[in-house]
Amino acid sequence: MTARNTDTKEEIVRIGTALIKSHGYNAFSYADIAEQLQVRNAAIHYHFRGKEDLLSEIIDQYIDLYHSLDKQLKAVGASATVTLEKFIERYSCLVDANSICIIGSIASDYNTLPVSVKEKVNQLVTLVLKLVEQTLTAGKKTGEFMFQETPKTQTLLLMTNLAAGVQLARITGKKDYDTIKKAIIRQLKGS
Amino acid sequence: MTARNTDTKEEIVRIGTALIKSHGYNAFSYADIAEQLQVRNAAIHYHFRGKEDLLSEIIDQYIDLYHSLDKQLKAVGASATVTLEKFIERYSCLVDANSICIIGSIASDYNTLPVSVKEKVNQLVTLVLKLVEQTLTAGKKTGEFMFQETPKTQTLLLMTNLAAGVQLARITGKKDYDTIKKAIIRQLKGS
DNA sequence: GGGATTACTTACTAAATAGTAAGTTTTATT
DNA sequence: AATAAAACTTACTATTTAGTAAGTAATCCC
Repeated sequence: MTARNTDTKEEIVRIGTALIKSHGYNAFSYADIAEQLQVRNAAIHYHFRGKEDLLSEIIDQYIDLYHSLDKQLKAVGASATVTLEKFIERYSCLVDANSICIIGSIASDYNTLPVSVKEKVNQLVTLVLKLVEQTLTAGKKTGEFMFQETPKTQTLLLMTNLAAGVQLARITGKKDYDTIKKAIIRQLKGS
Repeated sequence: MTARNTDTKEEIVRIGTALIKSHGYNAFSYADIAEQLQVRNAAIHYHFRGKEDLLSEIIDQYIDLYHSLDKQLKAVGASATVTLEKFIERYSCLVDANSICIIGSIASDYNTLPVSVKEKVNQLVTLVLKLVEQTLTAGKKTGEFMFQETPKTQTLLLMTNLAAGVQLARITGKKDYDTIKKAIIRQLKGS
């Protein structure tokens, strides 16, 4: 053998994540990852016993990502506006990549997952909702945002607009997503 | 053989539809339908050459369903409020059945579908958006609804709230869906 | 009532998928 | 330098999946 790759595990997670967001969890196999990574099927099994273990790790990394994103934005004292912009930007990127958000993708396959993974998905969703709610609450306090609903309700409305907006964009095109995005911002910034 | 079933084809469509909404398109096989229907695998192939043909028929039936639903509601002169209520009710039922809307489910697997099916999905989505927009426009005219956005934008916001609301309910529970549903109605009915 | 058609079944195949066991090479440890 | 551990590969198995070909029973048509 020529050279051994120390970050094969990370690559597997990266490719697996991309496949879930572009094709769906139940639409890819270890063979797809193996082909892209130029390794044998068994190499994936070495790092992750089964597909569900890989999914579990992927969700864990998303939880970590949102934790550090939050930490970082708080560290630099980012405003609610900037924080929300960064958040929305993530969804806009998904549209450009012809992908959907991982939570929306997993929601479709949710009933095929073991309880342990379902619980982790719940943790991730709860975390994201909490962070967005904090941002909306903070933004209302500073006068950056205005809305009538409770922060929790406004968070649910915002999140569902974005998540399904990305899904819709796949089918009807980017324009619909952009319309949704602008409306969200317009409404929060006050009419 | 004992007796032949004249509506096997309809049953296949019914079970296939249910499977897509509960487990996702790429998570079920002909064997799952065959087992539920108590027929052999080849019987499904007799009615639908392949899985994509079945999906195509399922989407066709949804298009027909929305056309006749629209026709029927217009025939009885249903108000915009009643029309929208009927529409929202469909989503509430999905939540109770631990299912998601077929469009949301297919959106996850969208990139694995042949172009012919993608086009049909587009037709279905376009139809639903059109019908909801008509309802919102009519409701605004009669004073039943009030909203600042254009009917098209308001339709996109409403639809994404519902579609992703159903998906979210699967993960975090029905309460979040109910919150979204109430907020949608409250906002349309004017604050 | 004979032939065609419909709606299947039985029986098979080819490929994909998930997974394991055992061996090999590289790197790290002492 | 020897040993252990890490990161694989080769080679295999069992199951699922998609699909086909040929046959059969019931019903339709004239």
